[in-house]
Amino acid sequence: MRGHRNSGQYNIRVLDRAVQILTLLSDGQPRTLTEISEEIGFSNSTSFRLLVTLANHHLVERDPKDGRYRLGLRCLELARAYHDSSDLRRIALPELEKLRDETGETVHLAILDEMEVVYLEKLHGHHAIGLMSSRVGARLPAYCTGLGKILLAYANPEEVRDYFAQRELHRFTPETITDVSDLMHHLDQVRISGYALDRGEHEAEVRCVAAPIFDADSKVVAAISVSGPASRMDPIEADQALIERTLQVAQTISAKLGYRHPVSRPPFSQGGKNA
Amino acid sequence: MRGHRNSGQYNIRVLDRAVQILTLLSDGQPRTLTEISEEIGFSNSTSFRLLVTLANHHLVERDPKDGRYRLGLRCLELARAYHDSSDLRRIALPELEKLRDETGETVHLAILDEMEVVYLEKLHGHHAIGLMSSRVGARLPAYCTGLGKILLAYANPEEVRDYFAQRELHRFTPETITDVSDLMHHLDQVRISGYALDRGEHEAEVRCVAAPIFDADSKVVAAISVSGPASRMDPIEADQALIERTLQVAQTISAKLGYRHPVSRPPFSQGGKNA
DNA sequence: AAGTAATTTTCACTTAGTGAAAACACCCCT
DNA sequence: AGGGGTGTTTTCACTAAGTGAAAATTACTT
Repeated sequence: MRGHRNSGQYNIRVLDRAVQILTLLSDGQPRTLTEISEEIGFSNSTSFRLLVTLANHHLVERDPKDGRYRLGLRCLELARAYHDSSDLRRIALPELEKLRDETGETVHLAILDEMEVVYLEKLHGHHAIGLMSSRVGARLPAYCTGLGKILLAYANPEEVRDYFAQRELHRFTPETITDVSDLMHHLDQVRISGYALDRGEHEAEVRCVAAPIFDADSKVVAAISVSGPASRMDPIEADQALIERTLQVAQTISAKLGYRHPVSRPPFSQGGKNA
Repeated sequence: MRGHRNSGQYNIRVLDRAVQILTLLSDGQPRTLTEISEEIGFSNSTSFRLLVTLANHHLVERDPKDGRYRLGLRCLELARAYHDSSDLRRIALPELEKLRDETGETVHLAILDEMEVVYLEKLHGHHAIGLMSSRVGARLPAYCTGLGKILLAYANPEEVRDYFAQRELHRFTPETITDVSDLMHHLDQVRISGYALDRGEHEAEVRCVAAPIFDADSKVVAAISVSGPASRMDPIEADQALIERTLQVAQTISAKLGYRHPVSRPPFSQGGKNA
């Protein structure tokens, strides 16, 4: 309400601008100084000084060949540090490895952020071959993935409805839920059953089971999933053993996080981000 | 030479300070605002505003429980973007997967930065069990690892010598090279043979073969390695097949990067960072 | 070698970041 | 409960530090 787009009166403008540059470069397109200046609308002296400073810290690096800027090595190191400081990940990992080895399929750990799924960890199944190697840090729509649906199911329903009422639910496959009311009803079902299935709502040939992780406050802070190709996992709802096992592992992790009440219906909760 | 510790006259101070905070938090210790202020020496109003801004961008996040700050989700997403924009990684990955599947051992891709090794990619071998899941983004000393030695071997010898002359070569195991002259001679050998071995110089029970990746300018931009436990890989110098295969894969990747001259002794080169 | 585009430097202006200190919120302890 | 202590948020006056325009330089192109 103060400046133009300041989401807070304490924002430091230069810092915002620096992050704008990082965000711009996050699409993987390397850019020249002038391109950056024009695309964001800073004077090129400003962009220059921002880029020099960012480059000093290796947050961006400059291709010595064509002079274009792209994200720098420090980004990787920050992610490493982020991971190392995460209790959730440290506690979940050994269990996820077991789950991966038992099933041979790909196992994910993810959280909800701004109504989207972000992968924290991916363990590539031994059965799975040739897929992308690591999607850690990637964002996915929540309304059409197993992980997303289980996380949405335990989020604040009003916020969920409001959020999805305001945007198109893109139809990725014939199975995709594209109506907000349908989604909300589906999430009710998911919450009651305690797990979510993906029958190819995002990618037609993918099936997946997802289960929630609770913390000591009985809030859902993350979700895990086992996913694989339809060729091995269809129909997914028939594989009661896999569903049970996924839920078990989720409960083990929850317990290790201090969750003490495997009661029937824990209260709504946030993913930890938007409290 | 100008201000106090400004490595450039174009540095923007606030930005430097913001990065200082991120660096501080990179040890994984969550900290309270006052702790951060005291440790870095900013007034707490300054730290406050920096942290608020960083938090707005999810570069740090605040534990709603104890109010401590730690690195935020955006760090992960930046790393994802960094990866996606890396030609090297995209080109190398399929070859590394082959190498991993053939050997069953753990395969790494790494670069040299500030005379240290930074992992860009780690593919966990199927034989390997229970080790850490992902050390991507981690730093390792270069002088006592296979990846490090091959990268140092093709770096500027003077810079290498100067760097290591100024610091202790810590003895991790009885095999660790702790003398700078020994190191330099060893690097000569490595350069001549075209690959590096680790016979437990960093971790006693680890063996490893590493080979260099050349780009279109015949500069060494990265290295790959295959590593495993001494129980399977000792003595490593006897496993000529593994060495050959590692070199082959490295050459394949180099070729795909545009390297055209498998001549005997390519010129010295940087890892891309310190040119 | 001239011409054009991109980057780097300078410079005067004043915005916008700064630290001190005050106001406020939150525990913990008796 | 109350109250002292710790930690966070807000205010405020000051001027250092970031800003854009434009010039100087360098790097590409033809």
